[in-house]
Amino acid sequence: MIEILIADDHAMFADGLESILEGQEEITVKSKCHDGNGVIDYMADSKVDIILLDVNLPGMNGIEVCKEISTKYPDTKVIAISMFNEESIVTEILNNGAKGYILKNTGREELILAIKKVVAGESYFSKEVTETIMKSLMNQRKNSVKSNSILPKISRREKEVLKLIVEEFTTQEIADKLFISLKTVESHRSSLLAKLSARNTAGLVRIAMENNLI
Amino acid sequence: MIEILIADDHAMFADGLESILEGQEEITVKSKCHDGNGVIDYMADSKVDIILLDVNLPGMNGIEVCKEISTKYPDTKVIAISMFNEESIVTEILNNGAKGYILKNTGREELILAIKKVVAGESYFSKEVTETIMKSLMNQRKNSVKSNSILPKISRREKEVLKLIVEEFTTQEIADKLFISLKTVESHRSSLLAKLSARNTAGLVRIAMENNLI
DNA sequence: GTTAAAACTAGGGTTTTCACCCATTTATAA
DNA sequence: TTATAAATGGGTGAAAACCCTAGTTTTAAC
Repeated sequence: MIEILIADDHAMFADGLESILEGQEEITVKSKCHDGNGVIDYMADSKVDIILLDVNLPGMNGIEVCKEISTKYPDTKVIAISMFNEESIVTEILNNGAKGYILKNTGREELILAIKKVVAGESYFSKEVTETIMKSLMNQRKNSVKSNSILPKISRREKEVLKLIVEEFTTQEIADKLFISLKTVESHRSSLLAKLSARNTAGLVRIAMENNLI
Repeated sequence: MIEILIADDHAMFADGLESILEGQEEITVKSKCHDGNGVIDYMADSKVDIILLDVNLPGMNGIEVCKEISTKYPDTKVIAISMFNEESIVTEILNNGAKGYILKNTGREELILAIKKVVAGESYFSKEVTETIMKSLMNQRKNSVKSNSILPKISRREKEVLKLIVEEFTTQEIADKLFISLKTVESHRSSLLAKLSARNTAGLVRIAMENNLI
């Protein structure tokens, strides 16, 4: 039996969800909350398998609720529900532990499918949401490929040094690891600074990670 | 008119693609290649709008070809074609500039849709490929959420300082920007080192970027 | 097969960061 | 109310990073 908590401040919508789910014999709606704190309070006493969580909740918003639930109760999975298919919101709540994201115009069958998938340990997104994520993913790649192309070649030794710098080793430690002089490592650092047009270690690490040349 | 180059070492498959596409009056198959170098040579003389590129090509493999084409001829879009729906391959070729990825069991209509989408500047992926990407995306998030949870709270001022450190400003410059003393900034740096358990600036930047707290 | 460019090596001198030590004032939470 | 954390600032000294120069070796190009 899949136990569910519904969190939505629009009573009518929450009731609608409940009546849809009551038709399913393997699903029970344990309770309904109308704000973020209600969810936190409910979880302090009882547990459920799935929380259907409206992103725009009064008081404590959905993203904060999701973060707290995901860290405190990792066995409870959150499916975010929203009117909006905005990339920033989707990304934000997924980064905070939501296992699914469906839009409010989602049909009965899709909702039940989403719940079953998430219970099975998978994730589920509405078709439109998937498109949004993929679009933003491709934009990221476009940018990273662009910046990649202007990067000059980093030599084998320089790459070794860079890797160790990112791993927080000091110049002396790197010298010992590579069996070369402190001064040689400093030399490689200088070349790296010039090639990557960085001003200091911070820049080296940032550029190394942005272009993952580690 | 959309001009296409087909690159696949299985002649029969390449011919099949060609005959499918010949039925479309807005599409012309300009040529077919059977290895990676053939693609590079062809592009040196003529240009096309789309390359349907098999990932597993003899000689120069599809990923290298894709990288070279995407950087040299950004107007030519690459759609990767493969038998396999493996996350590592998909990620690799997308990172090297492919605009689409379809499986070899893709039907006629879907192939044509993919071509039209990519020509229009969008990207296209088979349903199965999309699922694979989303799955790996969620695994990444799962890991990053895990590591996030052990991070202590960074205060507002510390976050400001951290952001400027990542942007390659020196302590003195940060002090000037925030209208506070050099010593205060050093104080914040120390707190950051302790809280994020980093040894030096490199660690601060790495952790800041890994957990994107910028 | 010479030549030029890049890579790898390293020393001297300067600037920045870091590690301790400390203190005051102001929010925030228990 | 009483700690606890945040934000501010100071001094000293060591360690690390950075800048400039320069020799040898390897690689690439002509």
